[in-house]
Amino acid sequence: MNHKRTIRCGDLRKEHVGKTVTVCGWVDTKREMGALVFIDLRDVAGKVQLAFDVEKRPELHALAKAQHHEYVVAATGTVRARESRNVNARISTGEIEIDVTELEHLNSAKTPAIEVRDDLKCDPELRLKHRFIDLRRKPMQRMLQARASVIRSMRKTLDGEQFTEIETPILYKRTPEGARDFIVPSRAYPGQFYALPQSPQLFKQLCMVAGMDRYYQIARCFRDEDKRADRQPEFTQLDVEMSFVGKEDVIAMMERVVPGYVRALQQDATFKDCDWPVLKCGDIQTPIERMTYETAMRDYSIDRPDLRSRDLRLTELTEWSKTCSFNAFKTAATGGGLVKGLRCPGMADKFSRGQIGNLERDAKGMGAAGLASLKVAADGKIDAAIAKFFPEAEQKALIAAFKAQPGDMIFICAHAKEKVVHAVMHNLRTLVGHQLGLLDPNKFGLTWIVDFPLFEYKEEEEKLYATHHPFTLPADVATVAKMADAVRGWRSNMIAQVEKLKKHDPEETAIASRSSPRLPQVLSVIGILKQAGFTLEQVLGLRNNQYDLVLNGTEIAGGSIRMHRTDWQENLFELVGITKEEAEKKFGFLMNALAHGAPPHGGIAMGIERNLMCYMGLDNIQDVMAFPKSATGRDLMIDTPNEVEPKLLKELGIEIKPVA
RNA sequence: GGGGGUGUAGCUCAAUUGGUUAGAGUGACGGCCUGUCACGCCGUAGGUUACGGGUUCGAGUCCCGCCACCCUCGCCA
Repeated sequence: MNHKRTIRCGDLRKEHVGKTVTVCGWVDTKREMGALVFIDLRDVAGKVQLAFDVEKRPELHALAKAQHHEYVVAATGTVRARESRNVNARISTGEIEIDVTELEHLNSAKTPAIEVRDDLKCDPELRLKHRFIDLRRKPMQRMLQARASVIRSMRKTLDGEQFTEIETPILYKRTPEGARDFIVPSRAYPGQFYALPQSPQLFKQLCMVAGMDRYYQIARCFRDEDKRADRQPEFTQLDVEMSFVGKEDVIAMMERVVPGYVRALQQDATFKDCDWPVLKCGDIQTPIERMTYETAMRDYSIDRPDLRSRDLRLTELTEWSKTCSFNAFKTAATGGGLVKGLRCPGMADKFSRGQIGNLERDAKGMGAAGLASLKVAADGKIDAAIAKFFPEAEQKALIAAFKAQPGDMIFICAHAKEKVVHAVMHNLRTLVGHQLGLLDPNKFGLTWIVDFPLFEYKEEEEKLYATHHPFTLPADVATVAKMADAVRGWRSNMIAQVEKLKKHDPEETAIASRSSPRLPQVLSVIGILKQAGFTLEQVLGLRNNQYDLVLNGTEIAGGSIRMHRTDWQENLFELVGITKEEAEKKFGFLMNALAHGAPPHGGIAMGIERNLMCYMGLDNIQDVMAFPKSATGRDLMIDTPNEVEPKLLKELGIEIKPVA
């Protein structure tokens, strides 16, 4: 290359008129007019028009004619103002052009499979296959720059608050809980495997134990689950952990990070031509709103409500249903279930028979027996297929419960399983929100969700699970300790009884069976707690120190204060049924670390891609990553995963068999 | 793993009820053109209708299988 670039194509302006410049880039379009040739030369900053005149410089004119789409050239020439009738108002360099005096052909190019144009519409497969061409497009380049800008701002904020960026291992260890791990065979230890981390959770806690005080990392995470529009096998988190802090400190820290990168995007001149929602939303107001998990579930039936449709709140009818005349509602309510409804203001005529049919079908798909739909007629009476099941007084009560007006539409769902009702109502609320035009992509509804339940109860298994993860600090450590003690007490008592029996009747106890009348009955943790005087409500009423940040119905960050004492940690393991042996095997290194003077600590992790999607108004995660995989987890450009040489497999002691 | 959608020229799409030689736009290539800017005009090339079977006198179209991509449920913090 003989020419040294002096300025980027897209940076040229009127003020450069008269200057001699050298630009480099790709031939975007070429227009031949016989004696005149124009080339739009493109680089990362934009496009500029190169002009060639056969009468002035015939050889250059010929060389220009020989350039084609996506050829790479360097051009030196004088910047000149265009005559007013030739100004192109649609591009930022449209007031000038370069009168080229030297042109260097740097490389040729095959005709690309996809066009390099902003509004490209084509098969997504082609974009992934030819990603390096796709990334030449301005929207893609701006996206990559925005991503960099957001990360730069995150680093800037945290670097200014005495955080240390620390890298944690990619070759990690398989964890049976949670998502499926990607595993990596070890050559040095045939038959043994590393796993890629689902997140650096335990390592960042170890950093705190190590006394690093404040850690962050732009961390790659790996999860081998089926993909979705908002999911990829590898993705990036801003991972943060802090020592000697409580919930408020972590939240306050994030309330500096989030407005920081939103402002960074808004102030960056690179993005002034972009039409991302984030550029129009103004400053993020702090403190960010907070909502308890209970409120979110009560009003929105989801722990990540979309606040843009916050006026569409759900109404619970469970108590009322217990005594109502409609059996479907009554049995659900009295059977420990849930009855909830949604009032859609003024929408009585907005749903076609077919749409209501679709809603019912969706509801049934989620396990509901049906979805009741009621119109409030002009006379204030209920106009619905199920109206006949309700006497007039009950109809009035229903309308009062919803504060319904004539012309409103009401949907009600009842089911013995709360989960089903929540799923149906959340789905419905999203749909109605769309129909009412409330889900404006240019608006941002940001809220913290706090006071999550400590446990989730899976009835089928009679088992408790930690809601967030088992390292989250309970809000009420003392009660958890009492519960754990009860379980431990019961267990040691049982062991003692069995030992006693063994002495008398070794044969019978060898068959440790539930049915033996002489053996103590094996109880679930919940069973034990009930026996010890704790109610299920009490157990499920326990809260933790988790906090999620929710943006427009998407969880964009989540974290918690952790347990820093082994006894607290052991108590929790006890209640979620993780035995000492299991805990030792899976998290032994953490337990050991906690036992060596772990400071109180907590943190948060924020999904970079999900943030970008929300702020840029995109709905596919592939559009905010440089080199994403397909929805089936393949990289279509480099074509992986693929087979490896038999020799390598042999070295690893691996033999490939058909998957069962 | 289940369900749905898509697959025709390099790209975006069309092709009537199963019926002649599978068309158009765009891009590519060649020619003409002194102010274009998605330039315009003229011409040329370009097809294993994803792939494999089947039904039929005849299949882009119907049936079965299979592959890829996208969406979705399950799964997933």
